[in-house]
Amino acid sequence: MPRVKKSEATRKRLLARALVLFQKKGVEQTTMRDIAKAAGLSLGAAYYYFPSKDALVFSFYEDNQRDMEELAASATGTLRERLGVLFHGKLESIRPHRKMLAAIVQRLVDPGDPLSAFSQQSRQVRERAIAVIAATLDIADDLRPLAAHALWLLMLALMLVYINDDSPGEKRTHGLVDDALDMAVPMLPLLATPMGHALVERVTSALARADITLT
Amino acid sequence: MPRVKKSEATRKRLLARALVLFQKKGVEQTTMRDIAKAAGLSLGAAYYYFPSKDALVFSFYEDNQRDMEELAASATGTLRERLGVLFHGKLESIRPHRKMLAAIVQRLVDPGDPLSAFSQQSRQVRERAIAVIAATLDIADDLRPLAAHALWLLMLALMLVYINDDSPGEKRTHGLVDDALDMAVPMLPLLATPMGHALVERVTSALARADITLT
DNA sequence: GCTAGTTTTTGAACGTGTTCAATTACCGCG
DNA sequence: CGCGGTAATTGAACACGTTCAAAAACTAGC
Repeated sequence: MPRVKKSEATRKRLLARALVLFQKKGVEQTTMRDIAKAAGLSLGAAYYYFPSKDALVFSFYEDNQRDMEELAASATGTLRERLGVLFHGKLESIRPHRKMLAAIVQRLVDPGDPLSAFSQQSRQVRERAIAVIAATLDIADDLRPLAAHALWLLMLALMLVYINDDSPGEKRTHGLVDDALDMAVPMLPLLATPMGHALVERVTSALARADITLT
Repeated sequence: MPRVKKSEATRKRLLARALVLFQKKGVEQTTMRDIAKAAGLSLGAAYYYFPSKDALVFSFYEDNQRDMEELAASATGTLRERLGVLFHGKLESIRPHRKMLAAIVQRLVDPGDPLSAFSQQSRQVRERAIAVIAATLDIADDLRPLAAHALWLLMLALMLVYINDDSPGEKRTHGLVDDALDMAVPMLPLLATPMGHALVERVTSALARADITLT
């Protein structure tokens, strides 16, 4: 087996074992030593493949984001229906790994140092998540960035609620998804009114003055 | 010196030394060993007074929250002016300790385990911060919880922006404070219209169905 | 002043994330 | 097939947050 393939297989095995342990014991209670052992590697080898424990957690989320992109691409129906598919699907996809969400959300909102590779990676995944939402929105181009960012923040908030949702089938959070989308989606056409445009322009320029650009 | 006074003085000295070091080196680069040494104590003694490094960080924020309560009590003028005093004052008060903000914000949004003392402490501080904003708002009782929570989320977002603001006098973030309040405050009276009341009722009941109560 | 009880202090030790020099294994080329 | 170069692997060691048993210090009551 050529090296590239073997190393890729090893990396995948490591991640897979980590996910099983994170699911079983939680991220904090799972040690890198546990993970290396479960993958049949030494501790140092685990660090050869992933620079940190946090990188393992985040790698899962990057993969999950890819799944969301496919899900969004295949969703059909009204905007409300497509957003519903996306939001509910996101929660379902993450369900077995809810214990990792706290760590993930914290990473996503971490202001970090803008120059660090660490932060740039987070930003990249964040931007891709926002791009998926933006691609789902069929509204005017100038309105889309702000609306997509707002919906992404809603998604984050919902994930935070999901973490501690112990209702059967997490129906509380899923119900909140529906309620929130039922409120948010009818507001989107209001953004296309002159007043809506003015509001968006005002928010966007305030952010721009603070050097914050929504792409 | 009676014990209570001496131990209180020791605790204060420890916190003061920690804050100096956090300011100089950042929270992560500052070790508990550094802090203990700077306070003239052993490492174990430092842990006698504060249960964790994080607790030191958070203790500062609790004290800062108390200062905000006094500031809010003394603010006068229009609602916009009072909120401005509160928001700008918050940023100014935290300015020398911006390096600590990332850790603080993460703690404030951490979903944690609802049963843990750790989470309950965070929630308490969060609720006090929200209560200060609520006390500043002169609007109908049924509208106040939601508006206060929204403004508190705005404050959090502004703190995240503040962390990486390298403009002179952090004028970018302060400018954003003014822009944001200039947009938000005129919306508050709109909440008192029948349509506003209906919206607030709808949001509040959606949250209630998800077991989230805004107090 | 002595004693018992409590608080404060200490420093060795532990567990965990991480690092890194050395070794082993692998691959491609001549 | 042998060799050089590179990738993968190892395990000891380090730093840091945290813990805890033992010792020291202090206070109040007799």
